Amino acid sequence: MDSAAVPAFTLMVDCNNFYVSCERVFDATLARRPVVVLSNNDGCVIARSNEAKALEIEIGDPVFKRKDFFARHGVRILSSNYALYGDMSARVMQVLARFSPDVERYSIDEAFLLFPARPPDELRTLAEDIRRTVLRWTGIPACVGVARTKTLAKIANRLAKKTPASGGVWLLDDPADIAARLAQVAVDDVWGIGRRYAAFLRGRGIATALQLARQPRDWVRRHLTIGGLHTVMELGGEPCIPFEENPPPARSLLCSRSFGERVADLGSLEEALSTHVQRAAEKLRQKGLRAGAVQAFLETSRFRPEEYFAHSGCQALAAPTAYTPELHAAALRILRAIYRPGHAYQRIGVLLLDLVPEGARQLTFWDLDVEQPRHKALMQALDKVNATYGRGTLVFAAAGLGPKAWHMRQERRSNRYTTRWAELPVAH
DNA sequence: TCTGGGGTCCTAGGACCC
DNA sequence: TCTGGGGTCCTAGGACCC
Repeated sequence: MDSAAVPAFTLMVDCNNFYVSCERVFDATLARRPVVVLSNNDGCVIARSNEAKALEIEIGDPVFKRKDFFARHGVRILSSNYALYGDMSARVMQVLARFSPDVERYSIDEAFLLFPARPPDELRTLAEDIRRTVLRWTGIPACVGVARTKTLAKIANRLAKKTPASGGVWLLDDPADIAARLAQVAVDDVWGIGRRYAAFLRGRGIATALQLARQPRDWVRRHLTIGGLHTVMELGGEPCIPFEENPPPARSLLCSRSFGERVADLGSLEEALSTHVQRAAEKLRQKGLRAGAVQAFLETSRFRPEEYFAHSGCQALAAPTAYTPELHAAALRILRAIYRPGHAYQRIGVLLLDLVPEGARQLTFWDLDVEQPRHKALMQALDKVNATYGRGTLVFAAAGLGPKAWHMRQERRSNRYTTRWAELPVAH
């Protein structure tokens, strides 16, 4: 990107308390009270309403430690409902696409929009318009940060969120003003600076975004690698993190879950892994990809470091495939090789690697492993049934039938309001 | 008793080759 | 007395993001 020749502004749109906001759109009783959304397995808090934040409930707080506290303060507790959040996300993105042809969907609740340079007043008006329209059309509140680089736009967004008087919009443009603001932003809150780097920087007396922006570049490059250098340059107003309108195809795909209860026996592990492989294969086909390699892994709880045990194995496939039985066979072979009895496992999963687009398949020398039309037809039929009647209508018997101890807990999930058709219970 | 899941990128170091 | 140097590929691990 040649930023000198084409001055441009990045608008960073970030939905407020996204998961909670989605739930509130469909349940008015959640308004104006503390609400938290839990992780898979109902394990810990992953989203909070402002009222919950005011109670100093933190992301990652384990539910079992705060149960009494939640009850005392009338906190509404919800299991996560990704079908709903994914659908609401798509609606928000559709609204954004009306404002600019250049939209980068950065995460489920965030997007960058690119605009040619224009006067500050106009930018502010535009940002306010976007915010208002998203709220009106989807019911989701959002904040908009505007600046010349993604990293500064992220900071502007944060300022908008933290400053009620901002009206949800913040523009960072004037250099002196930027410096003054960066001096008030903790280095931990800079996009690209995580826990480890923040601790490292603080140990060297670098505590604010402004101090970081003023470090010598070779020093930053040496200690924070190339990514850290880009962050520092962007804090200085030089765009160097590219705008990615069309994200490159996925390189890997992972499906894993923690168990509802600890699992020790190979049979249950096989069932769980089998379930994950089926989901992974389905996602793979949805994206029009094939996997060239399979990795399986299992681990005990990280919260018991003394007993922690983790193991994984990888296997290359003869040819890239999206055929569930083949992926399944590979994953189970790996599991049997890495399984060790005598551990209380907490989590298992499968990672599909070396993904290639469906069309880009190479013939193998023997021409034996080339996908057979029958396989493809079978997978299409399988996906169609599951899409129509709900995931899990057709499953491979290896995944086990009926409720299992290892299934994750999800006791407080809201209805899948927007995608309910696919989730209706099926009479078997 | 009870603590998420799904990604990307970068680097160092070893293997291997010429 | 004396043991090159450089390139590439792969992997594991560590950092980051949401």
